[in-house]
Amino acid sequence: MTVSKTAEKSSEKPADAAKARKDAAEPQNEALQLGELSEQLGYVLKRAQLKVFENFLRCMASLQLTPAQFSVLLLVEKNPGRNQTEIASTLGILRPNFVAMLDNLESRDLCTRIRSTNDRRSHILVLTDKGKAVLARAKKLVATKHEARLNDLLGQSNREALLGMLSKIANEF
Amino acid sequence: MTVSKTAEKSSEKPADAAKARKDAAEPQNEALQLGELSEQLGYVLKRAQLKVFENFLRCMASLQLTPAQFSVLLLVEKNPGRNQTEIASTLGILRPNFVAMLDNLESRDLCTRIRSTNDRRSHILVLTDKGKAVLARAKKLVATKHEARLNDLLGQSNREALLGMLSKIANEF
DNA sequence: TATTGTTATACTCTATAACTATA
DNA sequence: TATAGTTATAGAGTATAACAATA
Repeated sequence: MTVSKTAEKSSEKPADAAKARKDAAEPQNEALQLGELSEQLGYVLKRAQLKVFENFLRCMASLQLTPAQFSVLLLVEKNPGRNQTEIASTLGILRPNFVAMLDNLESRDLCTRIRSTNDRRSHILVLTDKGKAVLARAKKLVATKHEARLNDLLGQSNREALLGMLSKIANEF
Repeated sequence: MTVSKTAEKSSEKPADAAKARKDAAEPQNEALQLGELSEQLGYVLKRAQLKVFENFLRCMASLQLTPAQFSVLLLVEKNPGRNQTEIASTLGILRPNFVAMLDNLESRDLCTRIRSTNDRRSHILVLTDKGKAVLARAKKLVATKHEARLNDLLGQSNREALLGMLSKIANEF
């Protein structure tokens, strides 16, 4: 994404003579027509998702948590004692890709792998005390900065309707 | 994403004695609790977006067009005579990454780069006749297979409401 | 000097095969 | 043999710096 750069140079001085001449010669200039693109659900969905993740990262900057890491912590807290395969597959993360993610969370002392006594192949996941504390702070940041902003933008009932429709797409499409 | 694999083995035979014993010893099994995750807009948004793109690709399999390629063709058709920088930045594609994309579309004879006579640095983009024909077929497939499915799932008015809210997020968040 | 298209490059995500240790 | 965690690896997608041609 071209996040910045589109800084809207509204300084309306004609820049230089060459540009002015060109503008006169070619009246078709400035903003492009999105046309049917703005009606394509996939397109709008992707742009909205990028914006939401961007804002999430900004809100979480002090805790250095990505959306994916936050989702892992949430799921482990809610389901303590599950193994890597269960947590990963629930989140749509492939097991091989989950290894480095857990290495990261474990190195920051947010989460621990414990060898299961029942089945010594599997690693049970639990949050550390620090992990629980960080997650609690993360939840507060998300609620007060991130989700609150969405409520301001859409309104409470619209936000819930949006969530319902997206869930329906995620689960039934 | 673990697209397949979660094939829901509902064959309720106890498999083997070892597993039965384990199940008895550990009653906490089966599906995980998503908990607050299902209320996180970012999480649901991402899952929905992946589903929609997946379906788009299936619907477009016969034309071999990705969502990104489709968006380029749509935008070039609607804005003929614009250069690479303008098309790319409107779509949030960085100029360097747009080069290979255009190489692909041009090699399939869907789109052409034309050196501008005004400014010989820039390449004007236009659809070829084949490009226009393919795009027309693509639009039909999207309308009849892809967007129609969404209408079935959500209903016409909900689908429009969804689009409106996502646009608002994409543009104002 | 600034801009367009381009190359090279790197970093993240995602995906598959294969290894090890356990079962 | 099958499964859990892991390694290695490859492919997309995305990001930045720098170059040649042109303005």
